[in-house]
Amino acid sequence: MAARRAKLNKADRKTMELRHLRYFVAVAEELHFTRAAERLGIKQPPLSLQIRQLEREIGTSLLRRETRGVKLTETGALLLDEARRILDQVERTRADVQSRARGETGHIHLGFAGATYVHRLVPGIIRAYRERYPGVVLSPEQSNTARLIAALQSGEIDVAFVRPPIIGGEGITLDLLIDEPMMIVLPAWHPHAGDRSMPLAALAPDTFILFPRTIGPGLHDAIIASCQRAGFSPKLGQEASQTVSIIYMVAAGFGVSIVPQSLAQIRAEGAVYLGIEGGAPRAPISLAHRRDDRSTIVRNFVALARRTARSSPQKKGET
Amino acid sequence: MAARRAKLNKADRKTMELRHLRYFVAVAEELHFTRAAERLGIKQPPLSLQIRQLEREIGTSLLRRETRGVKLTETGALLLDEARRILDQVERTRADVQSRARGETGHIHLGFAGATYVHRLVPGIIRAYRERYPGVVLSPEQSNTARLIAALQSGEIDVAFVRPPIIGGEGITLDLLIDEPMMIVLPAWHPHAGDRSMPLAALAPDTFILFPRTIGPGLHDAIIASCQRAGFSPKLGQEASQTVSIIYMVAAGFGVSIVPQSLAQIRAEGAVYLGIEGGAPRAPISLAHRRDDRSTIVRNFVALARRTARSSPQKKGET
DNA sequence: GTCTTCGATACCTTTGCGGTATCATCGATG
DNA sequence: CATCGATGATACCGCAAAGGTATCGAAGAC
Repeated sequence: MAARRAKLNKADRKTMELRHLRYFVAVAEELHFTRAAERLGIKQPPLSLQIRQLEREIGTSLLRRETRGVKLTETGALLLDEARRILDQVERTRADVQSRARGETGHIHLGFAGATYVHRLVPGIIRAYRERYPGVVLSPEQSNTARLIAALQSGEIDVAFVRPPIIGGEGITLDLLIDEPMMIVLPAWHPHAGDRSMPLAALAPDTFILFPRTIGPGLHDAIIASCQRAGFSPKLGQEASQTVSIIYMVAAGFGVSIVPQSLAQIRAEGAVYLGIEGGAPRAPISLAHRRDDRSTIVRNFVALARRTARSSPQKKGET
Repeated sequence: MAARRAKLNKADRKTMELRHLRYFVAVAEELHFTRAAERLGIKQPPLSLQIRQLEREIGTSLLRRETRGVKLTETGALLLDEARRILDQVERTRADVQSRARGETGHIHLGFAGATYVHRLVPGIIRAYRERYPGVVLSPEQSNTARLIAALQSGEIDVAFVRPPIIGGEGITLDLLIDEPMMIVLPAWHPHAGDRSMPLAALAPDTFILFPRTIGPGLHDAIIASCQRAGFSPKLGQEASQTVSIIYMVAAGFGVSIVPQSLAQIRAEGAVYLGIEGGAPRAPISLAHRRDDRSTIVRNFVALARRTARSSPQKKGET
């Protein structure tokens, strides 16, 4: 009820509002109430009233009314300065918040599993995003799928390019971006090195170089399963911690391997790539993000990644 | 008329006001509409309304309403920061302007004519003012009465301790602060040097050291007039540009002089001070300021100077 | 399930912003 | 010197919108 107000009615001066500052700046700039009122789209009497309210609220006169227009008092000049600063800051804040809301400003932490960043679509997505949202700072981080999913869940990162399937991905949404076939990598001295492709079964005698299953179960399992479908269990030799280093280990003669097709762009001397006849294992790349992440930045990133993946001509491997 | 508003009624969202920011900060801090409303002294529904207005105005949601209170969105957190900053700045501005209006902050340029600063009341006034208004920066300037009056009129300085009378003082108000008698200064070898006082007439044979009339017409004329009243025209010798240096020139034997009593505190070896029998010339000090100067700082300074002068026990010279 | 909490909705009251008409003041002008 | 014109102040009105009351509805808690 109005009792509270009524009780304080003497001391109860309205608090300062931006309106008062906007009006004051107009008057201080025009040095003329009527012109200032026009500029503000109001009439002179309410403007005079608002200015007097402001003066009462601050407790000092800000303008000296003279017959020909008005002049700023010393304190008025001080307030003019400060009022401009405040109004500027308000405008800047509005713009900042809006830009943030549109996802055009801010940070996003990206994760890349294994050598996902080697597939041309991945840097393509990054490039497209940077162009579209130049105000967003991207912080990349390289790791493996399992760790990235955990980092996603803990909020350390916001989106990640991972190799599905994932385990323990509660609250994580995956978007399949890429599903490339794998290829065989052979050392140059291998009997099949001159072929364009070969059946997996022909690798039964060879030693396989893979990364430990723990850091890349998706590809690992796909490879083992394919070999078994081809009728043999691969002989596992040296392990590699980085997908890319597998290529160089093959080139160095440690054995053979099977890698995502996109790795074939790494032309290491002494290593050759062959297509797989009769059903190559697939190497999918998915984009992962927290399902409940409302951040416009993240949503924009995911949307743009999907769009880019969909419109990008998938390099045809075999089925 | 209302046509303008009606025409734009769709795009016509109310501009942001400080109220919206104050309300938003309260909600963001409480994370609870009802509690925030209580804190603000309003009820919950109008608060919800104002917040929704703010969200519409900015074009993004700032709070996520959940069953148990609310949570800040990312943009909400950004706005909270900025809103606090803005509200702080508004408060600081209000305080600054008020302090300035009370004359507790700012600058004042002071002028001192000749050796007025030697009279103990003058530094006394400065000290009292500094104590009372520690936020005001004082810029002192030493010159002569005529130049100070001109500087006052041109706005270079705001108040000045001068030796009246002044000429061409349009728009200048003078407040008589001090009216001290003058004293004779003799070199120690002078026949009268041992006396406590002497009549002016006894100096008729001596050579007088004065400053040029142009830079201190007030004192100069008072001295000449007194001599003439005593029945002789002083023999003028060496001129001194600074009042204080007169003392040392007397001590060095260049002649005798007549100086304001306050100068007697300068105890130069070889110079002695004597009272003047039978009507000493007076050496007044006035405070000058622009009559139309509305600055509270200046008014405060003048008022404090007057008060200090009035309450200070005037050292009794002779009439 | 039922209860409680808390924001949203609906609707009413009151404040105060902005509009119109007019006055008062003061410098300019003939 | 009287008049005029420019400009801010005053008086008063209407309506938009801030704020209040009552109630609803959704979602945990028990």
